[in-house]
Amino acid sequence: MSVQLYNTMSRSIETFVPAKEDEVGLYTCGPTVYNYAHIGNLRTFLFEDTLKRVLLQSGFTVNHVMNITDVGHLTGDGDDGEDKLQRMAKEQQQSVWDIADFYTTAFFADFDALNMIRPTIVCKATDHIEQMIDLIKRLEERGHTYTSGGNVYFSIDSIDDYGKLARLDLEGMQNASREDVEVDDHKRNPKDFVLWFTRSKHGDQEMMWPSPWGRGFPGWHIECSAMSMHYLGESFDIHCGGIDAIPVHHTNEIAQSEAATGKEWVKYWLHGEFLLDDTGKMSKSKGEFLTLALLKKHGFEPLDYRYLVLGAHYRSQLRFSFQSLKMAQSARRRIGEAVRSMVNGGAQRTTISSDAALAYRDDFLTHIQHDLNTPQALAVLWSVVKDGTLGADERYTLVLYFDQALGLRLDAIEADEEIPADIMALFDERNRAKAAKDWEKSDALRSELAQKGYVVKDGQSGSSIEKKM
RNA sequence: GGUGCCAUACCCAAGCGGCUAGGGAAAGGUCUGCAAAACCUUCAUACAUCGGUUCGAAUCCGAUUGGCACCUCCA
Repeated sequence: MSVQLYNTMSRSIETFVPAKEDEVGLYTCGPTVYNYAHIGNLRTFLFEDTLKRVLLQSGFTVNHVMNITDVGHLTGDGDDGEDKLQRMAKEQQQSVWDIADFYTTAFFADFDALNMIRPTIVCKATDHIEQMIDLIKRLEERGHTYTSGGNVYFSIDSIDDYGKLARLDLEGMQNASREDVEVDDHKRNPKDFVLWFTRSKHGDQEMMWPSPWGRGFPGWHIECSAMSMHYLGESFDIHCGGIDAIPVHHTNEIAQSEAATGKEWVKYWLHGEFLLDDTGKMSKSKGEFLTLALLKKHGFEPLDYRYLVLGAHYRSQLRFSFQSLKMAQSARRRIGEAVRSMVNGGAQRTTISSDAALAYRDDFLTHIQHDLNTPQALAVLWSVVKDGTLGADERYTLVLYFDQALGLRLDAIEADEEIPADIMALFDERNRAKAAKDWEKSDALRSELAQKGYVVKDGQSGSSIEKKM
């Protein structure tokens, strides 16, 4: 079986074939660490994690590189805007380096809580200024740059396929269509972009480095090109990001990368759709935004959010609401309960051999490998969980196998612990009251046990007690 | 102005030319002193509207309506 992926470049689903036989070079656009990640950001990382898990499950080795953008770039003010990190640093009265460190740590806390597999290499922009400068030099040597008003620009007219990823209609586009964008008069073509800044209208930045063009800082797009090529080579397999990156960020990355090397840079481009809130797109700039911490405050676990995200295809917009998160939570709990009862029953990992089990496995793989159809994959998981005709060991084994791709930590579910003696004493007392038909006392003891976190279940063959999940 | 995406039951959401999505909620039932849990049953001859193509369309084409995103902050 093979992995099929939707490639934004071709706008179609293609069979994935890596350049090297078994090893995949994967670059995912990382966070800009000037604030907490909101759950919309996290959705994209979850999609990328699912991609990686499916590649691993399909037998590939994945060399995964993710950047940390710790140079702040622009606030939305054109190419001459204030640095986001800088602004936050000012607000918090800390250095930009402290801000970057703090939010990097916070980011990985969320990353781990959502059970995402850490990248092979995490690289900070500020550690790779040299590689960026080298790349700009190469572009300069090949005649793709010009200097104007103190900044080094990439000239999009120096290449003939600018905008191929986004299929931009350069003639029909409005420049500076948003009101908050200022036109930069130093540009020869309005779509040109800055490779290196030496001048900002906000004055000197805390983060500045010497360069052949003067002391300054890199443009927004150069870091991903420089670092991905540094770690994965001048051509590699997959580059991912949010859908918003297509028209500008990835378009410019492709322009400068391919202009520098003369080669095709990336073979497969994958983009995750946005998570929306009631008002439309989530934004950090609006001030208040949804974070994982906020979901926890509402009584949800990070994996509830993971389940919610898996319930929709990564290329569909998903409108977030606490109601749908609640639905995800209920569903995930029931899966957890089912797995726990398998474990309590002594289910063991085994080798899948029955026809029915093999059919389920194939079904799952077919869906998950077909452009990461996680909703359909979940449906297969449910079928297995509910299929009483399958042996317990095979059922359990399948569930764990599916979870390699889904990442719901079903493998961490353990058998119930032994009930402590004092709880057992109360339980026995309650059983005696029940036997004596002293309903009042019996019910009181049941609620007392419930308060202590234990559920009493009255069955046909007597009562049982277990710890509440 | 340009580019792209989407409209499926009470809610979330797959499917992308013929054959069952799935989950949540709800209702009824089994069990029970009562609960809880679990299990069983019910829950669209549906797929925004109108045309067209086809033996056959939610799935393809066209038009219409409504919604969303992007066009130098953004995942």
